[in-house]
Amino acid sequence: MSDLTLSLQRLSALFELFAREQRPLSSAAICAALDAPRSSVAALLKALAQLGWLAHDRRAATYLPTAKFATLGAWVLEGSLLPESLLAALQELQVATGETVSLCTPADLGLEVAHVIGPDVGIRLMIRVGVRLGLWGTALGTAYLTTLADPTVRSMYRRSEVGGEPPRVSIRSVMAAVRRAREHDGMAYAESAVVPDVAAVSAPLPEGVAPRTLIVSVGGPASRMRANRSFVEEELRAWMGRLARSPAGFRT
Amino acid sequence: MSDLTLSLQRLSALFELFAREQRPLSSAAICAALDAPRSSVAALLKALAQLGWLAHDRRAATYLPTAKFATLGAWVLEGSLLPESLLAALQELQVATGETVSLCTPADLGLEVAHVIGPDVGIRLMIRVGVRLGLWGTALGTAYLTTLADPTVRSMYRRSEVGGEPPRVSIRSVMAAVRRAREHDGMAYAESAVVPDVAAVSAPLPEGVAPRTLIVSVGGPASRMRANRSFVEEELRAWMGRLARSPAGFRT
DNA sequence: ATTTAAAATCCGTATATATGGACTCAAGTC
DNA sequence: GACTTGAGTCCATATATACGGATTTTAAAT
Repeated sequence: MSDLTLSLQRLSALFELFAREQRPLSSAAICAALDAPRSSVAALLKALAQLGWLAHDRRAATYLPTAKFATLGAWVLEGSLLPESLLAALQELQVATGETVSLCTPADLGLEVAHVIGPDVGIRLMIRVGVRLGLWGTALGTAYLTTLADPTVRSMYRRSEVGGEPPRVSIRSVMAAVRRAREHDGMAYAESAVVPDVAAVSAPLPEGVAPRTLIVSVGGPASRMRANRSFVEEELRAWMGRLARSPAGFRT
Repeated sequence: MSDLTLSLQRLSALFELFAREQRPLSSAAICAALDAPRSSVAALLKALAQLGWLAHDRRAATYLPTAKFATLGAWVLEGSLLPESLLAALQELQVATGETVSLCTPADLGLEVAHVIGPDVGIRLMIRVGVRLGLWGTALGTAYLTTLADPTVRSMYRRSEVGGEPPRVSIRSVMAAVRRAREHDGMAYAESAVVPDVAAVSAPLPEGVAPRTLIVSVGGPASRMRANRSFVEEELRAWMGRLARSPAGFRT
């Protein structure tokens, strides 16, 4: 939890600063925000400008991330990793359930939101692409864990205890939830695990649908989800059945 | 042209590798592609994973840029820097001219494409957001240079000669084109300067429309543009007039 | 459970980077 | 025209990183 190279930390802080400000920033403003010496920041900015990650406006003496930098990562969001057919299918699932449907992918000791589709109007769960969610006690997490071997799960739990945020639930209850989910096609249900008053049903996608492990999740207000739980679960189960049977597109 | 920090070069190479491959890559594959030692790459990957820029799939032992990384730069493309009103206006211009309309912003000794709108069908100029275009001899470049003082232009020309790609046109002809453009509201015309058989009319946007200098450009096949040149120029002139008069949105 | 590749980690050393301070340069003020 | 302010550069040196090789861990195959 510590040997982040110094320069990388600063680099990350720099781009997060820009993401917050969303406007051109002067060298001085950046120094102040990062609490770093002038000369070091100047060298970093110069190097980034040469790389083409930052544009330098000499007149205004400001810097701004370039479109080149933006496009460097943009493909991750474009669904080049998520086949069209899958996105269309997700849309169906959203309409069928009326709740927010999201797709997550493993990211270290957590899951990262890769795609979200929700109703345009009314009360719904909002969630941003890129957000990290916990593995332990969440519907998403449990669904993901069903795809792993028990010893692997235990070892990940141990790494969580040491590495980052300590799990809020015991390994016993995690394993119990995983076993329960395994008996229901990997489907897991949880309330208020990620956000208070939100409940979700999640399940891992059949392998081969996409080049990485994906967890689909249907989430909404806890009261509504509780009332509709069996309906949502049936819709999700049926949807996954269709997905597994379809000749479905995969990519590389 | 040289003191790019070593690690930054490697970082850039890494993300460009991912942008090319657009799929999860193993540590070994990355080592091979970057031609770098295992332990160094391992350290870099580990640090990036801790930062949350790369997701590490322990089972497959692969890495993939995260949505977090993607969103870090995505706002640049979202038009948070380009007011809605301007995007709508660009759309109008596209429809009026029937050609591809693009917006560029200065980036070091060049111009970077920030936004593109073009016809959906038929023969048209294609251009990708993020691409860098030259300043010297292009319609875009000439239009931008009209916004600068002559000595500034000369000094930039000298820096170009030394720094990067040597200009393909003389400073004399550049200055002549700039002077000509200044007499036409900054509008410049050029053929085959960026891409063979492509012609474009460009002009700088009135200040205050956006938080940075922007150059608008109407481009298409040289033959068609040549035939329609005065029509396109009139449309562009009228459009800019409307833009300058409109209460138009600016942001910070 | 045992085996076996591959990946990740560890370590001492060579090398590159970060830092603070002094200097140059340009733009704007009085 | 002298003065002020902020940005960018240059330099010597303390510090952090990159490297290659050996070791340990991991996960999958037997």
